[in-house]
Amino acid sequence: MHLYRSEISPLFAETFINKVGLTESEFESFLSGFRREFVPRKYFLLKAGQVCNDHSYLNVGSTRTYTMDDKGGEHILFFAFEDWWVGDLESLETGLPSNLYIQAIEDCELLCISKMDLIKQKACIPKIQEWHNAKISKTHYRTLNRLAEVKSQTPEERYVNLINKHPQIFQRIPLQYIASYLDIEPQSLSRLRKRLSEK
Amino acid sequence: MHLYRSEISPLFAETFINKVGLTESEFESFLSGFRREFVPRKYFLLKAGQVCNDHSYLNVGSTRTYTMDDKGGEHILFFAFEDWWVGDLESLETGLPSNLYIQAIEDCELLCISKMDLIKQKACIPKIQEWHNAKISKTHYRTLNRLAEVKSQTPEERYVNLINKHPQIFQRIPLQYIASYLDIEPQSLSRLRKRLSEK
DNA sequence: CGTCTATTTGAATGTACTCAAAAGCGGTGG
DNA sequence: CCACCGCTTTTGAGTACATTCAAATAGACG
Repeated sequence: MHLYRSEISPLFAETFINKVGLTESEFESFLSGFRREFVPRKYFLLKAGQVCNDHSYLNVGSTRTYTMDDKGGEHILFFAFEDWWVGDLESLETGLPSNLYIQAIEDCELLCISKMDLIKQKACIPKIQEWHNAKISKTHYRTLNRLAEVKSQTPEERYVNLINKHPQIFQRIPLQYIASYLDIEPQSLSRLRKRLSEK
Repeated sequence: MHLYRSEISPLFAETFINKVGLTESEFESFLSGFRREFVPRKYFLLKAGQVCNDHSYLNVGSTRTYTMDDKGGEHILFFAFEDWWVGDLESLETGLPSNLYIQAIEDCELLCISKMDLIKQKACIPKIQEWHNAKISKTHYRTLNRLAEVKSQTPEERYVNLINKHPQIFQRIPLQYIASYLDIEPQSLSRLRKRLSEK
């Protein structure tokens, strides 16, 4: 059950030692709270109705987090890639069932820490507590920014922004998912791309 | 400059003493960090480009927080009423200029604490630190929920939800602002209301 | 090569938008 | 108290844009 350094992304150690400022022994203790999990493409890390029990570091792979409307339509809120954290923070904190689906787009390798272990680590290592709070803040700012974008930009503007900010996404994420993220139908995205490429 | 108990909303004291669990002396200390401010209707608490220096408790009144697009269109992200906190947490934390406008809809009376004083209070009183972290979390959950709503619901569904959840809003907020909050034009909201009332 | 899925294209539809004007409402001053 | 002014809300007409339904093409994988 113990994780070796070779099994984790170099960025993981780098972040917690250099940025968060953990000592070697604190880092070892923190790491001991994690277990490794593999989730194949198309499988779910979380489904609406379930309680989220883990906070997970995405070591390898990509995921999409989405909600489902009454008619079964899926609406992608965000993607995640290597070195992102995935999970439903609200469900994790409150213990209430999630409204979110989190699905692996590519095969995923995760480092998971349970709610209980995370609480323990936060209690023992104040820097982890600070790190977690800072993470929630930043996540919040990103979400607020996304809300502002969805409200104030046209589909074309959202598309151009995405391609400018994250061109790599198009190498890994099917267009239908990108369409959902941009809040348009796949057909509309296809036409939009055609229009732009003709210029 | 000192605030008297009679000058603050009973809920303010109630929250910090009963819910946050401050002692009387901690509460007195916390309160001493605040100053009172009045912002008349239509005036701004914050404009895009400015750095947010205060976290403010809305004692009396209502505000709207919005972004502006390239063409000058306003997009309301949320309203605030009595006993809500207003400000741009991101700008407050990072010290970077805000992208948000916060405007008084009704005459407002605020209890403001500066960034510096808030930091001091958080450092002196751990419960304030906890309270502030919990506040950011909850704000985040609300924002995420709103993002999901904007993406997955029709204008009609959003309107019906709003009227069910916050019917009082319609007593205090002009319809044009509610339209912006729902992400539709005022004319469309008017037609939507007519359609629904004919059933 | 064949099957399954993703993407593109086409045609018709619908819904919210824009522009424009009228009606309603509130406040002010004569 | 009423007349006027400014602002909000409603109504009307026409338009634009993304959507829907349907089908064709392209790509991926066994």
